[in-house]
Amino acid sequence: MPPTPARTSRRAVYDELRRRVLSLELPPGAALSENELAAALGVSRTPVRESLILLSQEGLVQVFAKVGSFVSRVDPDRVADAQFLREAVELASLADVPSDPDPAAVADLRENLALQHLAADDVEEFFRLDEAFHHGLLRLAGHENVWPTVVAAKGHLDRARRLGLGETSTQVFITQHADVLDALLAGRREEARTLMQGHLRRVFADIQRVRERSPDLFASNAEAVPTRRSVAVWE
Amino acid sequence: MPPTPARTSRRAVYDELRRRVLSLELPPGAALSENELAAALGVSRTPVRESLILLSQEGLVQVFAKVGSFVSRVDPDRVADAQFLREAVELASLADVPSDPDPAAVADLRENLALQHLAADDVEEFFRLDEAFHHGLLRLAGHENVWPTVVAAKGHLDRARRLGLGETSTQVFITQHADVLDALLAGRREEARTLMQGHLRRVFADIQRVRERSPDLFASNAEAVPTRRSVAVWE
DNA sequence: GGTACAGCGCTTGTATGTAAGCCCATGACA
DNA sequence: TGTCATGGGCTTACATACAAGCGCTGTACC
Repeated sequence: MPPTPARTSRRAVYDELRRRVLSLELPPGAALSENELAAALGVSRTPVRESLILLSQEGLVQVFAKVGSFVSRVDPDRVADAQFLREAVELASLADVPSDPDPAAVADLRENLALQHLAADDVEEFFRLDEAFHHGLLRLAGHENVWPTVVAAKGHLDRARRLGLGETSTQVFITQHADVLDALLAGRREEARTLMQGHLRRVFADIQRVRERSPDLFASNAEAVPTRRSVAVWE
Repeated sequence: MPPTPARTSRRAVYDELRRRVLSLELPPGAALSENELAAALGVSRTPVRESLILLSQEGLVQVFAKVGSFVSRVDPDRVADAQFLREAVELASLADVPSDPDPAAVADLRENLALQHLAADDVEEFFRLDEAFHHGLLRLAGHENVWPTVVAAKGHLDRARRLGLGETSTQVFITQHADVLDALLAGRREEARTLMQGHLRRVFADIQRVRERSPDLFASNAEAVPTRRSVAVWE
């Protein structure tokens, strides 16, 4: 008997819109319209509008009164901020992992690693597993509930990562994941910390290269000029 | 010419509600009603409802479909999560402070410290200065934009702090602030880190004592039982 | 051809109406 | 006295109507 898990219409719209933005299915700069989205999703403007407001608070969309709503361009500053935040949190969490971590949580991580090998070529699935792996590491230290905050802050980082998917083979990341886990479970705290920092920064470095190739998707500075009808996506 | 600074009605309602929740003017457990709030604030239900949705995403209020909306009780787990998050971020930021920090930012911090002495007895003002001080420290490392994320996550922590205002003299905190800044500007990084950690944990320790005195304001576990009409506040 | 201006279409913001459901009080009944 | 059914009043979720304003586009004029 959960309190309010009600599968409300707003929740469905929010989840779907967020997924499409993060997957770049709705590309940075794309114009959104409450009316169009409502019609396409078969709901009224209300749940669509409320979802857009939530996404705008996360920084994933920008709403301009009486002008329009747009998917945010990837902001390099926000990417860097998210990188700093996640690195601070994940490294600090490693220090709080007990010497005898929860066996179930460890088993989940090992299984996740195995699945990563299988999904090495499926980018979408690999990203999902990658997220779960990092979340699982926080769980080892009992900090799993901090993950949602990190997730909410790193939307720009995630989009940049997807853009840079071809830069580094997923095999490299999988090996780094395994190395971090091994060092951690062997009690080599300092090594685990160093490995994790290297892993996170490698991801970050890829983004710089991507930016040179696809400058249109990035917002160079605070010039938030809305471009009407740049792209018509969705269905 | 800012893009969308439009002083919209929703923004005003959101700011006001958030302020009242964090200041405990709207105490944990208080019942909120879209209709009542709308009438009291002289607006329609729409901006009120949208504000409540935003606050619920921050965890400051809980909305139960077709039952009611309530100010969240202070959740000790969330307080601990926020403590971990802010400690991770603020300590990591200290490591990124350059050897020659921006003089203007340093001057702001020194002035802030002076004001803290003057406002030692004005709890509300001291809290404001305390927030600005910690925000300013992040600015020294160029991580000032991470502060909003920390702020959004530490609502429960802030309410708990206000409850524990009498536990420790503000003088103690002011001295700790000054010590951290002195060590940092003198280049004693490790000492600054240790002092900051001690400062943040002292604040946290106070909360435990408060909880024993005012258990009603805390949610012991996940029992999210809505209590109708517990308090009628707001003029 | 070039330029200024007016109007129209689209946008979001706000207000209001409708629907569905939970909680509690009231009253019948054993 | 205790217990169970039922209805009314309240809630939020969603749908719709109205208001206000930006920006493009066509047109008149030079």
